[in-house]
Amino acid sequence: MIENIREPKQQRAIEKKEKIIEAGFNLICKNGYYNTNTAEIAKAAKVSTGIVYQYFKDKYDILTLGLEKYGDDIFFPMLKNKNIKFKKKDFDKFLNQMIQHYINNHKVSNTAHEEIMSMIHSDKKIANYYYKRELEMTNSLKEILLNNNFKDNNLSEKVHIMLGLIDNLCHEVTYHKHKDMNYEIMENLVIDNIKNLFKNDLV
Amino acid sequence: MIENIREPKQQRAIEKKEKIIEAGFNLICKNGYYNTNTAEIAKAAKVSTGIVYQYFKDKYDILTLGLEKYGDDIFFPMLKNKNIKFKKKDFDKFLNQMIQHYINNHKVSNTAHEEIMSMIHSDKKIANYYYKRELEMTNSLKEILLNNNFKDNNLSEKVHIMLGLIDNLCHEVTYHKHKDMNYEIMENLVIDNIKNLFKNDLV
Amino acid sequence: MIENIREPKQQRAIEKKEKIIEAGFNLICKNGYYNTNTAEIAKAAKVSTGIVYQYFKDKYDILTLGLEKYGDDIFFPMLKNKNIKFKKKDFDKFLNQMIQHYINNHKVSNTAHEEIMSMIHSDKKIANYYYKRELEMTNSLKEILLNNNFKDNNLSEKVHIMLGLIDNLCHEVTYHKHKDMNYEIMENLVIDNIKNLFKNDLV
Amino acid sequence: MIENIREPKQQRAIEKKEKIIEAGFNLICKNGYYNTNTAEIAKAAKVSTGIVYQYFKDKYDILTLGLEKYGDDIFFPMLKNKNIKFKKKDFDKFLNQMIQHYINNHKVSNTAHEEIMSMIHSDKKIANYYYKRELEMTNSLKEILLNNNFKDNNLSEKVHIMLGLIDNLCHEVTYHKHKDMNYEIMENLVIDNIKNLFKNDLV
DNA sequence: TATGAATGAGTCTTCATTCAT
DNA sequence: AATGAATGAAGACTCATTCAT
Repeated sequence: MIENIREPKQQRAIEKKEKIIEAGFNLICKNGYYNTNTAEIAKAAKVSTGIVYQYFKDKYDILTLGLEKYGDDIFFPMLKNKNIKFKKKDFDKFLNQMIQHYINNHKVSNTAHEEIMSMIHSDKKIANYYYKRELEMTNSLKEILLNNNFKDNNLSEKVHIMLGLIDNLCHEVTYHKHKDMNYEIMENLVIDNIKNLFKNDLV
Repeated sequence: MIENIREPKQQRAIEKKEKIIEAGFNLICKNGYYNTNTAEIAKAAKVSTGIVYQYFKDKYDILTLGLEKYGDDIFFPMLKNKNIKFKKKDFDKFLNQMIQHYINNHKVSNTAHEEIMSMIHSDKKIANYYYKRELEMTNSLKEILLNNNFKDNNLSEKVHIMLGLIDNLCHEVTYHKHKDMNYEIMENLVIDNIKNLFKNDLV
Repeated sequence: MIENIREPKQQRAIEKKEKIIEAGFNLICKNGYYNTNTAEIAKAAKVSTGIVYQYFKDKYDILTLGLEKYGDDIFFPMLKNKNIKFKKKDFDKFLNQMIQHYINNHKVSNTAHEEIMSMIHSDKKIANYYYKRELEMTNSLKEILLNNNFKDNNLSEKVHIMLGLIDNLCHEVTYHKHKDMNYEIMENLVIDNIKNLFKNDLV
Repeated sequence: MIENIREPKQQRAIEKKEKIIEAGFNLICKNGYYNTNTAEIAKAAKVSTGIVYQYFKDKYDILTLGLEKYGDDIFFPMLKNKNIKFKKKDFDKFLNQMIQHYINNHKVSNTAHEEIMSMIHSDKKIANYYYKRELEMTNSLKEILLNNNFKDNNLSEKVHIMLGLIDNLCHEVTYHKHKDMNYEIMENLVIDNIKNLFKNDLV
């Protein structure tokens, strides 16, 4: 069996490939991997079904490439700017901004989040991608904190806990799972907790 | 049209139904819902394919009934004993025990966890089940704390955060996502954080 | 293979068999042969599914026995009284009564009619039954006419045509296929036609 | 969800679609709707099972489209020429020709006739098709008669009766249900009867 | 490159019939 | 004689992937 996935070199072909990824990833995020078929993807990408298999090994390939292409924007938008500076007394403010950023991001593409989170739990490769990026995110945040003169004292663990707290809060706010919770109070508690985590680390 | 889901009355039939649920739920948890077919389920349950549809509306039904039957044990084992008493100074110990319990539980059936977590993210009904139970769990824990003289001061929010912290820790410990983390330190940080949450609520 | 259809001798057993025939034939007439399953039949007859196969070779057997038992009442109620006498001048009246009788009969069990007519066209055995009875009916009517001093002059053919005319009229009246037809006029035309058929045969 | 019934555009595809209709309709007419499965249809059309569902919504769709395509030829061949002219004294001859035409037509595809007649009695949609065409046929015949200077005096009812007489005769001739009937006599009686129907309408 | 028609294995589900009790 | 649980073959339909053009 020869390897017949071509890496497109012409501009038009590249665009076509990206269109398929975009359309496919969107559909999968909206309706789920098993509820999206290649014909739909091709149609959405305004492309024939046959061509899909010239650019992609299989349906799964579309998903993973889509994740690579769009995943960062959706899940780890914070990865981008590592040069944030804040004053010690504004740690609160920094946290608040971070949380808002996170929440907004979730709100924008919450079906994508759901579907990908779903696959993380059942697909090793997707999980791998996610955990790798999560680690990058942790490192990125560590860097930011170090740049702002935090002590490197179990920083990995603390950052991980911190991100968990934020993610949990953010999830609650986005999906309103528990009707009787006060999000403002929750956010304050979370911020207070994070500050507690780092109480001895701000120089 | 005849009603064709039979509620089995004979002992043998009841056992068979349970066997199908067990086998089906196991397979689904192991391989995923879409990668498990009814023939496999029937075979695993040592039963003909036909009989499956006498006890269950469809394949999905097996999953939900399995969840109802095994879900509590897998996800919310703590729901059972609400009459825990501990002394103020032993809050640490209580937390530590709770965390160990959680972790062990995760370890025992981590594929089940993964698959169900997966479906929570893509299936409304499963999500519903989960969130309802999670709420029960929150309430149960609230009750325990109130019984141990904690103040009712934004208790829902605090318990939610607390459970999030534990869950996050536990997830990390079970799946070793990030190789270079020190779980003992993490646990201590988590416990410290939880204590911080309730710092003004222990009478 | 031994012949294991038992001819029930005990009263209770006979009743049970008849109940199955009744229930089965009713359901089949109402919903169609292929849309009626044995479980439904058994349930309607308040009998277990297993027992059905002690009295009947198969599902088809229920249908044919039902036809034998109820068919005459439904399709050929006129078979019963062959001793009708009428005066020459009352031939009209006789025809009118016959037509009314026919129409009422159709109206009472028109779904049965439909389903059986359907099977006549696709099932040789049912067709056979039907044509045999139709012949009996023709003969019976011939006899009546002969008893009333009609000449035996191509009587079979005439009676067949006559029955066709009545059946056609009756079908139209029962199912209202063509909205803009005046049934009274049709009936009069049919009667006139039948009288024309026999114009030279009334002695 | 993607629209998955394709209207084929390429010549080959169109031919294939027609081949499926033809093969499917033939099999259904020969063996009955419930005794024909999609695999057989595909095989008869020399096509894979999958392709069937690209051209047809479901098995039933094949039947109805087959009916649309072949139904007129089989059931209502007379619909085509409405410009028949005959002289008053040749009404006999016109009727005779019509009857022969009808009979030949029945003979050619009598299994199709049977199966479709069967479905008319059990399937609303098929019945609808049939009755609509029957009405067209009635109207067409009315037109012919009016064009030949027949009076419009309860013409609908008369034509309906006339067609019933012909159909009945034709059915008898085709299926030989009653062995001892003389078809020539029957035909003469039918023609005489029809003439009687219109006795006052020939200007 | 590109099309979209074609393939056929795979899936869920039904149901007439048989079997253990 | 009776029950109703059990069987398993068969059927309609789907869809990732390949092929002819």
